Amino acid sequence: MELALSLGDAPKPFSSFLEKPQKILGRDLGFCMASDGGGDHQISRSSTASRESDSERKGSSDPPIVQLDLLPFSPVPRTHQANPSKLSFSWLTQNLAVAAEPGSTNIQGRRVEQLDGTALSSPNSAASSFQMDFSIYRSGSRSSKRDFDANYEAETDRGASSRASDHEDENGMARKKLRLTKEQSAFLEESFKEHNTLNPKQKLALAKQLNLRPRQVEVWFQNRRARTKLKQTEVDCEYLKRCCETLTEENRRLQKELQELRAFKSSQPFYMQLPPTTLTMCPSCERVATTTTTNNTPPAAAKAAGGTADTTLSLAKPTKLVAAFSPSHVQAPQAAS
DNA sequence: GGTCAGGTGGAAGTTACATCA
DNA sequence: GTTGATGTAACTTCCACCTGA
Repeated sequence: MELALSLGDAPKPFSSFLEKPQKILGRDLGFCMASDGGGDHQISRSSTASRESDSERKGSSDPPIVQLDLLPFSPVPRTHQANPSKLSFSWLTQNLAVAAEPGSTNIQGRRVEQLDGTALSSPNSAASSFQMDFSIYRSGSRSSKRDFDANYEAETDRGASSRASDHEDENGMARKKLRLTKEQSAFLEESFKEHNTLNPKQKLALAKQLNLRPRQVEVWFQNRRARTKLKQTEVDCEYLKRCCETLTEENRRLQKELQELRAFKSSQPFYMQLPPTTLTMCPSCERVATTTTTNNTPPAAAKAAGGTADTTLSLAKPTKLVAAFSPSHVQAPQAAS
């Protein structure tokens, strides 16, 4: 898979970025992930019924702060090439009739070709059709759920296409890792694009269509979500790093500016006997305001000394610190004299 | 209504395997 | 042929939530 990262053109303020937990699982994500408000737990901690509503909620989201585009390297199935924007999901649209059409290019059609050995897309294609018997291998607290999958195995007629791993040991306990075909992966990707979580019905339909076990589909979605989150974390990390660098540079510049001001003050002892001045940032207009205890007039004094406070300050910070000495924040020179 | 046990799905972390340089 | 890195399928554990008794 090839990754292409793209950052949003107009990112939200840094503060809002930090305030909101990153929601990485959006309805329109999958290939294009966006982070905005909401939290993972709000998504994950819900029942099956509410999960469906979650996926609907995800539809309405704010513009992304940081956007990660995951471009699938896998070739798109032929139907997708013909009409890339239109994919037919039987579990979404109930258009299984199209899927079963002879010569059709849906996943199952491709699978049949693969089983015939005429259109293997990769050396792993055969391995991907392995159907392992996990009835012994699997054990644990999820027995009922796994029984469900096992029952599904029994119900679906895959005897012909299922075969045990060539590398299984005598006990059949080896964990044979199969690789999904490009078509299967692409189809799962498209499904993930639609819904990054699956309800049982969707899982079953998808498994049936891809000729996989529901457990495999479930695992694939789990891993896909994990990969999505990991990539998004990397993007977030990069973004925060750049923010940190920017703030560090800003801090360095302000420190330098402060030193210059102090030097200027000490070089003008007569005119610059200023009372303690506090620079405060107005949170609404982002302008710096001064609070002085007396009515001294530093700008006028500075001008009289041959320079202007405005020009001096604007060398370093033209917008904010100049405002601190702008006429709206200090008294007129005449008033002082 | 409150409690508890069982079931379920997801996240996080890990393991194991396949592939490739 | 061997080896280390990498990607990823599959697993384990834990947690939160839901449901029925």
